[in-house]
Amino acid sequence: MTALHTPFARKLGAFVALSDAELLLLDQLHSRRRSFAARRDMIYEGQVKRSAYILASGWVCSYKLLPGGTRQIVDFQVPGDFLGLRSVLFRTADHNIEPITRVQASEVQAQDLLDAFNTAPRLAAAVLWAASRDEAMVVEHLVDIGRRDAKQRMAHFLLELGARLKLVGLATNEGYSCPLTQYLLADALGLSAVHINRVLRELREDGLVTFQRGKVTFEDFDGLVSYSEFDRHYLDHDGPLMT
Amino acid sequence: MTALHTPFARKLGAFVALSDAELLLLDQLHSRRRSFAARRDMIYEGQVKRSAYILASGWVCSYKLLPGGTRQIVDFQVPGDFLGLRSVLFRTADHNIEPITRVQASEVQAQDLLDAFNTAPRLAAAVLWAASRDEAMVVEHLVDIGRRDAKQRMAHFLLELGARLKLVGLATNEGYSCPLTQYLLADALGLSAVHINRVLRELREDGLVTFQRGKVTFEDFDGLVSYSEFDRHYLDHDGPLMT
DNA sequence: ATGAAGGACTGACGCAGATCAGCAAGAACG
DNA sequence: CGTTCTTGCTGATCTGCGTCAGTCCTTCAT
Repeated sequence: MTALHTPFARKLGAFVALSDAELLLLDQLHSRRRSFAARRDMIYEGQVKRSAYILASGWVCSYKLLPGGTRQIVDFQVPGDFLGLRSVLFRTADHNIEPITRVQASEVQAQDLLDAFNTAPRLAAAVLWAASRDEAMVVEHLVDIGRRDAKQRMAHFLLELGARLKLVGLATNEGYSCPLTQYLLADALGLSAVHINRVLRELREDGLVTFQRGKVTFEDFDGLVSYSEFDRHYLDHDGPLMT
Repeated sequence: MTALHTPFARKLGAFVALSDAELLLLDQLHSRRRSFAARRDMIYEGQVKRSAYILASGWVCSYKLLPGGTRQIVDFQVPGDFLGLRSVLFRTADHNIEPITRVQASEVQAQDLLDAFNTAPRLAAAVLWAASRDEAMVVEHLVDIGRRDAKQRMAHFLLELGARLKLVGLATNEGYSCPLTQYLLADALGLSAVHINRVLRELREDGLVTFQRGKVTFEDFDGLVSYSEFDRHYLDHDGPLMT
């Protein structure tokens, strides 16, 4: 029995039951450790260098800028997440990636990844699974912004984040700690920071969730799930598909 | 010199320069031809059968339904597009796919695809490229809905569709024919059908585009591009990366 | 200790877009 | 041949959320 060292291994383990040899390979991917300061882009639109990262600690966001100066955050990444998979496989980084906190990440070069896939094909399946989950999340954000009002959207978002963090052991049904500011939430949810504030207050007054001083606390988890119509299906991988 | 028989081959050809042998393989993927009536789901959420399709003719849309009965259309697919790639690789169809017109499509089974990839690895790269472009489009839709107002959003959408259709020879800078109703546009752009109508009228009155009786006509292409801040970069594959 | 800067928070006001409630014209169907 | 459905189109009214213009509190730097 091998311990699951990294959040990444822990996450993939939810999809494939990993052997000791596979876990060892995963560890080896973590050799090129890098550290990044908050607010300094790790990857920017149009970048040539094709590198990807596995997040070990800290939070980052990927976003696109518009000519008007506004931006849309596409997603946040939390420990265990893979960044820039597309930009390794393909030529162009079409969005920016910025650390929100100080970040520890392992740089992964295309060749390392391909080598690992060759020795352990099941890892390839697991990584593709992770990529596919990421895409499903983007789709769900589209639905969020297109068809849910601000309050439901906020509720849905906080639950999704909770589910993702729980997978890597950083959340429980009680809550989690969360470094996102109201401005970041605004850019992600397609709202203004002012409105984010009001919506958070309403959710708090309804006794559903509290998000204060960097802590998200679920006051009434089930109530929140039903209020936001959260259906974890699009995230869920109810147990390993491959054992 | 081989003619590019299908829209699919034509599209992939924009990314890799295909050899005769590869073209032949592509043709073989088109053996299981199927036909679908409009408005009858081809793939539905939770479906077990894992099949994908290559669209030969007609239009389809992929969407998610919400408990309230509203829906969000995630994207439209046009001839040459691949449907349900994710649902072949993974276990679960997490969205519905519905034909908008009568549709001709080739069913592709996971095994066919893998076999083709084995004999012609460059095809794998091309298909992954197509998948990656689809994801980039979803991201751009997110930006659209999150940060552009209705009029810009509509303009941007019509231009994107034009660019995609041009790639398979179904559009020019003059315009294209388009079977989408105002209700479909509403579900895709996160607006009400009433507002779609008004926005289309405004764009017409501004002398930018006309969308009437199934025809999109660009009255002032460049004006529209600059008005919508359309930057084709996220779609663009400025010539084959692999020759 | 004293600014300076970032983040949370609030009230007043305005507007983009939703909703409601229709009409008209063509297509589809008995 | 009328009937029903679908799609396009319109005006009137309502509302969710943005914008503006702040205050207060907490770091952090000097």
